[in-house]
Formats: sequence, structure tokens, C-alpha cells
Amino acid sequence: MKFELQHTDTNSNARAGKITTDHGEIQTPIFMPVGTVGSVKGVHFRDVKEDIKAQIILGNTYHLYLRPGLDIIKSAGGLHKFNGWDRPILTDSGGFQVFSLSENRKLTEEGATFRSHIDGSKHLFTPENVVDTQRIIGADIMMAFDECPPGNSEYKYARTSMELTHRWLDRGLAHFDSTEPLYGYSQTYFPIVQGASFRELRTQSAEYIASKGREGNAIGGLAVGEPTEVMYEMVELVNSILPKDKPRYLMGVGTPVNILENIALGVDMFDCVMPTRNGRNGMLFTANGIMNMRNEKWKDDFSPLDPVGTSFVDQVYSKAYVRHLFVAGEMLAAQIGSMHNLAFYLWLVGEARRKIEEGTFAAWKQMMIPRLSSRL
RNA sequence: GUGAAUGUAGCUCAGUUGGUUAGAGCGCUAGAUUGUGGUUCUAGAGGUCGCCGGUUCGACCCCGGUCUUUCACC
Repeated sequence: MKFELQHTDTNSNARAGKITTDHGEIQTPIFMPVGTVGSVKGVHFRDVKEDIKAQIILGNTYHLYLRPGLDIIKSAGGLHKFNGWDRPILTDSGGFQVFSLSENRKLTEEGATFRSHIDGSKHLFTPENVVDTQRIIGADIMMAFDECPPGNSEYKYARTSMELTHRWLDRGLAHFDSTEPLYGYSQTYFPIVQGASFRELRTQSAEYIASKGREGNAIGGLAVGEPTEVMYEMVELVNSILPKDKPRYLMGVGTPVNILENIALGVDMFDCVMPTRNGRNGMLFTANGIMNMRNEKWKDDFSPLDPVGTSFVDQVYSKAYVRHLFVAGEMLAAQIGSMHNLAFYLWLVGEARRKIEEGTFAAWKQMMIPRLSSRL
């Protein structure tokens, strides 16, 4: 993987860059649709590519390991071959899911034991076997196995957790560096900054992660319950320490406003379930504000779903029809909502990139923020 | 025709020896959702308790009448 920093904004820390992987290039800043079990829920890859214009998607180690399982993915020749997506894939390590989904999880120095949310079976994830799993999946970018403490964690817990994450990182890196990709293309490994909402811990963690000199770095443990302003404060602090010539990935964030604010702070990569999960349930983000498509007020509004939207669904379907589909519980509603939101997110980061290249990003961001958070 | 049931929120139903602002689920109307279990939470609106009369300090509840629906019998 290579990263080329192409433009830096004059009035903020926003940057435009290019990541090159063996599965193609990624223009940053970028949003990565979440494809947990190897699919972007409800959307064909034809549309993810051509309509939404996604350049990279996520997969999830925890989910893919449990189902369909590593034997199947290995037999298929990796996730790209299995699901037919031929552009880059990033896999989350499963650390977050072990803590948010599974039952009876137990942390030890060795790793995390947990019970599957599917059948209750018992499993152990370690920094080493999570590398092996991501080798089998064949992710272009794999993530370190970390612990993600809640946003309201106390200092002592946050510090203990961060220190464990750092020790796990060293083990994961050692294993990564001593193993080879399985399918003939290169893979890279991003470490993750933790430290909850404590400046001191975030500083320590960012310095530790930066010292590893990897090809890209991630910021985890944010947007997990802490106030939004605290998230921005932590990102600003961490980005002042992480190297400028490596991509920075803010995990799990966020709303359209969160994304613009964090681009301004120098973040290059984002992923979030919000466009898909909320889209499936009728909450649509647009350049002019947020629409809840279940609202009664759309029942006889036959204008296009989003007149300035870039997805075909925005022009082909009316608001009234989409409301009808949501109220009726029609699966097409979920598909339309997901496509619209993802296309909008990709438009948003693409537009941010163009404004950075033009040198007008900061002003554009200030103009956009009140619009993005208004309700239609 | 006779007998027995039934009637409470838009729907399906609880309800108390007769006691103050009559409840639930679903639906409806809104809000939430940040490294995804195709969701899940939260709040709100909505009822002259079939109708008429009676008993009682007080009736959704007891009594009489009447109408509705259902079942059984002749």
C-alpha cells in the first residue's frame, strides 16, 4: 500500500490524497461502506460500484469468522473471490464486536474469549489468530485487535485497557511481519489509537502508534458515548501527533457533520453504519438536510426523492412512493434508503476533496454544516 | 321462537367484593440509532366502556329494557 498526500487545505488541516493498493486506488478523504458479512446490506455490488461509487468497502473479521467460516472463505480463494468485489477491502479485527455483540466475553492477557451471538459456541481471539484470519479473508487493509472501552470509562480502566491494546498491537505486528499474504497481493496492517476521553492517554497512545511506523494509522474508541466536542478534541490532539504522510482512519464515524468536521481535523478515512442502518429505517441524509421518510408529511409529495442527489433512486422515485414503501415495510424501501445514503456520503467526501483541491474547503464546510443538520 | 354468550382505543383483548387521572400488545404520530444480529429503544395521540333507564354517596362492573354479533336447541 502507498499513500500520496496531494493537497493540504490552507485554512484547516484537511488533506486530499491517494491510497494505492493492489486492488486499485482510493481518493481521500473517503467514506467506506460497511459490508459486515461480506455484503453491503441490500445493495448489489454493481450499484455499490457504479451508482454509489464506493472505492473500498469494509468486511468484519468477527462476523466472517463465525459465518460462513474460514474454511469456506479460504476455499473460495479469499473474500474478493467469494463475494465478487474486486476493489479494496478493509477488515475490522472484531475487537469491537467481541465487546458489543458476544456474550460471556472474558479478557485475558492472551486475548478475548467469547460466545458466538449465533449459536453460543465458545471462541478465542488473540492478536495473532486475528492476523491469520485476516490473511485468510484477504483484506487489503487489516486492523489490529484492540479493546474498545466505552466513552464514559474511568481513567484507571481506560489506561489499563489502552496498555493491553498496545501489548496486543506488538504481538499482532510481530505475527503480521512474520507471515505472508495467501493470495498473491499485498496486505497492510493499521494500528489503532485508544485512550478514551483522556488527553494524557490519547497523547501516549498516539505517540506509541506513530512509533510503529506503519503504512496507515487508525483512531478508535470515539463516538462511543462521549460528547461530540470531546471526540473532535481527541481527534485534533491525536492528529497533531500521528504522521502527516500516512492515512488516518477514524473508526466508526459518523454523521455527515462529523465527517466534515473530522476531515477539517485531518482525517482521511471513515466508515460508519449510519448511512445503511438509518437508511434501512427511513432516515435519509441529503445536502439540504435530514428527511425521515416515514413522516406523514411526505404522503402526497410526488417530487423526486432528492432532486440534487446523485443516485438513480433520487430521480426515479418520489418521496410519496418511498414513504409508502417504508410504511408498508417493503424491502425495496430499505434498498432505496441505503443506496441514497451511501451515494450521498460518497458525494459528500468527493465534494470535500474537490473543495480541498480548490482551496475553498473551510468556507464550504461552514456553509454546509447548518444545512446538513437541518430537518426537512 | 327459546336458551346461553358477546359488546371497553383503529384492531385483538385485559380489567376491579362497585371507589379517584380505564390498561396492554399491535397499528398510528414523532424522536433516537456512529469499527451493523435486516434492528432495537424512547415518547405521544387516541376511549360519552353498544344505547336508554334504574339502584347507589359513587357504576365499565349490579338490575331492567333495547340493539349488535355469535353459538346451541326447537
